[in-house]
Amino acid sequence: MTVRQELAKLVERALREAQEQGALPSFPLPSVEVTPTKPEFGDYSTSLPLQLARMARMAPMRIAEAIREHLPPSDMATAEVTAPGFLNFRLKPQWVASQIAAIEKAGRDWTRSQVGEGRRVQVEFVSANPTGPLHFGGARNAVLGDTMARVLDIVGYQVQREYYVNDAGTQMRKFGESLYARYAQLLGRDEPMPEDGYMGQYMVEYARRIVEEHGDTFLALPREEAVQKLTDLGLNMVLEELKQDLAALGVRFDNWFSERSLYEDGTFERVLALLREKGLIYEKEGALWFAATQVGGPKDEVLVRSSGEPGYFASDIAYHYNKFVIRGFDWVIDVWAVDHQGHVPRMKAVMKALGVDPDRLTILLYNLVTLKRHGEEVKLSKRAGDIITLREVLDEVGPDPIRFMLLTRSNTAKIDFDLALAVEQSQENPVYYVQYAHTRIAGILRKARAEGWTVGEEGDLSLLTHPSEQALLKKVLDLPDLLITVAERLEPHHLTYYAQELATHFHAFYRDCRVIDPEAPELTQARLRLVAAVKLIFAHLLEDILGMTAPEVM
RNA sequence: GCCCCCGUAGCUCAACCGGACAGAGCGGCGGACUUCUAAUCCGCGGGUUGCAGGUUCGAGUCCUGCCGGGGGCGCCA
Repeated sequence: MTVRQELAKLVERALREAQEQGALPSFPLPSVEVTPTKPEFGDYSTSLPLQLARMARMAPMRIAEAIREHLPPSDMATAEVTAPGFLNFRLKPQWVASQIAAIEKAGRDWTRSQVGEGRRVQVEFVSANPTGPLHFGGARNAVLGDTMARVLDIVGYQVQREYYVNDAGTQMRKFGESLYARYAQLLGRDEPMPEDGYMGQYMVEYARRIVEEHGDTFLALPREEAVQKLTDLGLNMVLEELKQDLAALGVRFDNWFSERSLYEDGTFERVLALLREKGLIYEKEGALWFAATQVGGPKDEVLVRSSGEPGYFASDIAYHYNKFVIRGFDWVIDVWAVDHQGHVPRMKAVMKALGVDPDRLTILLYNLVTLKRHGEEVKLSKRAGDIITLREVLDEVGPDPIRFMLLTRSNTAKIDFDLALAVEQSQENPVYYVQYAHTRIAGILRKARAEGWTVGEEGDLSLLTHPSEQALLKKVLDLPDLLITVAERLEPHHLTYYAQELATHFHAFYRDCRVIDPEAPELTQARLRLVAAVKLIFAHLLEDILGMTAPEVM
């Protein structure tokens, strides 16, 4: 159980006890929120007495006192009451130090909690059209979704990461036509690119590879058939690239879900029939419409165009039917860029139409990224159809700064990503600041082992009473709770702020407390346990949570 | 026109979903390395939280209205 959970439980018990003994009037027990506070007030605090004043019809200070007096004895924390009615907790130094043993025992599982209760959640993210390399803008989506999946797993959800492959529809058709044109052109035939085709140089590269592997065999086929074959070949190449690029960013998926499969396995028809049964489908001007307004949507939507082609929205309905009804996820998180916000109310309407509680679907919206270099915006050359790809930025700055920088802003904030700054090894770049803390610990442990110290169980943790030692440990102790907050609010940016704060506390400890001191062997042993535990936390935070590297040497 | 997001220190942003005196980093100035790595640390300044009301014990946070910026309102995705 986390620190905040433990303290909240103590307060709840005290409330119940105080009520039973008549020190407080009876009222329904509220949910207790305990949050970190400033050092001058202690370590954790709750304003519950202030909130209860009205309902209990008592002065907040008296309520606070009543709670404090009925707190069960605890070796974890002491409590005190301050005006105008806060209940503050101060962790006991011995308890704080003793938690090192818990970290040693649990290892990287130490941060795990059970708030997810094993519920099955799907995080669907990136899902960019598989028509070419991933644009750098997609990196934010990838990092957000991936980090949230990591956090949700840690707090006790059963997580599935999914990429929705838009391998049906008009964009795919254009992709195939474009590829066919490039392929034919390479073989000397004067084939025009389709209107609004994919003009990027990479299309020529795909075509070249197909020529290398298959020669001109597709030119002999009927055009339609050739386009279909090239579409499939091209799609596979794109997916292969996407997987590699995302893997280089530290992002992996459990499932790549094919849009086309929704049509091939009859899901689409089934959902259409279902909506028809409910009277939510009608025909107008040759198109098939979804009566979204009948289920709370802002306006009706076209499902099947008058051309007979289903739109993306039709697929999305079938897709979400598959997620909730067929696969039965308890909770689904779709990660979308903010320019898709207009789609949110539509999807909520879809949920109602399908008879699924709309709260089971969360749309995580995030703001856009603009790429800069030395403060100047990097212009994309639209004419050539070339874009700044994730791969290019990966090659230039590496995955660590990308991941960290894209998590330093709240989801609603825009991000200026400066290529020059990302690799700059300066104070302005927090990536190295955090990694350096890990490296410093590695250095200490290297030196200690070289000098014959053992890093293990024999250190006496009760010696760790220095304010800098305590402050560092207390910061560590907040991580499990922070992960819960991040999961509840889907706000992973708190993690990078935390990482910086943890590094700051370590650097302060480093300044104040020398670890290896032959004059004080017992203290040295204790501090070696401390820094080894903190190193584990840094590695866990950097590698398992933020998906970065934790270097031994810098 | 309607809907959504944002407006906080010179700059970039936080503020744990209504709590205590609004915090970091960067930039500016001045200091600290014969030490377990100075990619670090210490000190100094800096604010009418866009404006005006409202809700209450208490508002950067919630409500209303304005101002300013971005996004969305398609048989595109």
